[in-house]
Amino acid sequence: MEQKIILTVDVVLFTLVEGGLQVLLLKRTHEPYMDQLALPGGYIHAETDVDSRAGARRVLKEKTGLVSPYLEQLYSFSGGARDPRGWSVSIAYYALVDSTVLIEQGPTACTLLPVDDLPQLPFDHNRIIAFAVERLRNKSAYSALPCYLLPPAFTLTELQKTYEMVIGNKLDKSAFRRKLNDLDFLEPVAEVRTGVHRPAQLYRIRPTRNLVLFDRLISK
Amino acid sequence: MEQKIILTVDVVLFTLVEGGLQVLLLKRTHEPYMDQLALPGGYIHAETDVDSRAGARRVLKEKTGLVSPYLEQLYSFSGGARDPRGWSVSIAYYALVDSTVLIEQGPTACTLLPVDDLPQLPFDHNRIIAFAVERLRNKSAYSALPCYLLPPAFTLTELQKTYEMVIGNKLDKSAFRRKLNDLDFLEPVAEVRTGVHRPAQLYRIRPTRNLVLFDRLISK
DNA sequence: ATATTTAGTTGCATTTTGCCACTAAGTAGA
DNA sequence: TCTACTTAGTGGCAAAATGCAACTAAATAT
Repeated sequence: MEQKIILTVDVVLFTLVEGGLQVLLLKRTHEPYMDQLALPGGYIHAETDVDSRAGARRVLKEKTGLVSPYLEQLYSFSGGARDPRGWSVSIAYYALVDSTVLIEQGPTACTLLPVDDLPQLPFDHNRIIAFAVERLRNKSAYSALPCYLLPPAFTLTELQKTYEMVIGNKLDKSAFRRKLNDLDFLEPVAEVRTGVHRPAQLYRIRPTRNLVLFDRLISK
Repeated sequence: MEQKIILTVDVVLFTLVEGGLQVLLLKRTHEPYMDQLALPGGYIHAETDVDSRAGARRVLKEKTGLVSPYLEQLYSFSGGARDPRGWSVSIAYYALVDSTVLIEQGPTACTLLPVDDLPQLPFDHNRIIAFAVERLRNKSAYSALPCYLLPPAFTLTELQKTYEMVIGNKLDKSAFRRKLNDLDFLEPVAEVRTGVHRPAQLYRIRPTRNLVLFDRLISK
């Protein structure tokens, strides 16, 4: 007893600009909801996608040209009400990307909108985005996740500002640096960022497969 | 362009006995892998299940007779290699239940096996269980999750032992109680547990919708 | 009464954190 | 080149949180 169930993947791609956290939306090229802004998504290709993660990566690449340094399965949204075509499942992923890469290598016709001020979107995409924002905010408070919103090398002040924008409160510079030092997941690179004032040491994430997790939330 | 993709839900039901964390397995009643031990699972019923969570709840109820106080979506496992019938998706859930309820109300023909010593199981069920164990262990270290492995009212010593068995290290009694006191998510009930020695106050989780999360891991 | 066992609390040294002031290294302008 | 300014980065210390151990409390059994 099997049923005709629609299976798609959707990707919530985040980036950070001066105004705050943004999500990438594209004009839909097919029915339903043709021409409306929505999350990049598409059908699973059973012949070519080894699993849903590969499908999400492919969809992101095909629709935006981007390869994200961080792609994680978010949740599977399902039910008979979320898609007019019938009972459906969307395996949703979220991805983080540096805004300069997005602007340089991203699609020409994409829209970046602030996550806290979105229009009404098709399907349950508002719910998916809200879910992804919550996950990103929660996980950022106890992990190295915000690093992936920055270019490969960044200064500690840039990283602190990124944490502050994502988790939504100010952090103390000295406590922040002490924590980074204890956690020891960053290493200096042989460059500094020069500006009009004192140059700042650049750092990168130590090459490691997994996301670094903390043993407590960063709060102040 | 749609494909014939198999969609199922599987449920990893945990309980805690003296020997440690156990997972419930059932003899499969259908092909493939008929008569082999596997996770309780089944097809989504698009006509009756409002979403995959309802499907998981229904499958658990139908196959084991149990209603869990805690049911959470774990992950969606997918690909062409995990099921001999073809490209498939399993939306996996995990659930926690008190062992006395399981023994009294659970199915007559079920098997409880320790999570650290499982035989080879069909599909990718070993992987699903490993994933669920990891989630449970990680999340237990910063949440009230282990409470759901106990009956509705329990003593603080019982709760401490539960945390210790799940996260795998000894905790200090006074630090543990201080933390519970600060977090304030338990309330005493009007009963004590009497044994051969000093009676112990019974507590329950304060009625709240959501799982209580801590701001740091409990470690010692 | 006393020994024993488990429940539950209290005190204190140690560690971690939040806060603030300080030094360092650059630019710009007088 | 001296001074003011800005951002980078560090150091010191009071306050808070934690780990550890000893203590009291309430039951049973002999």
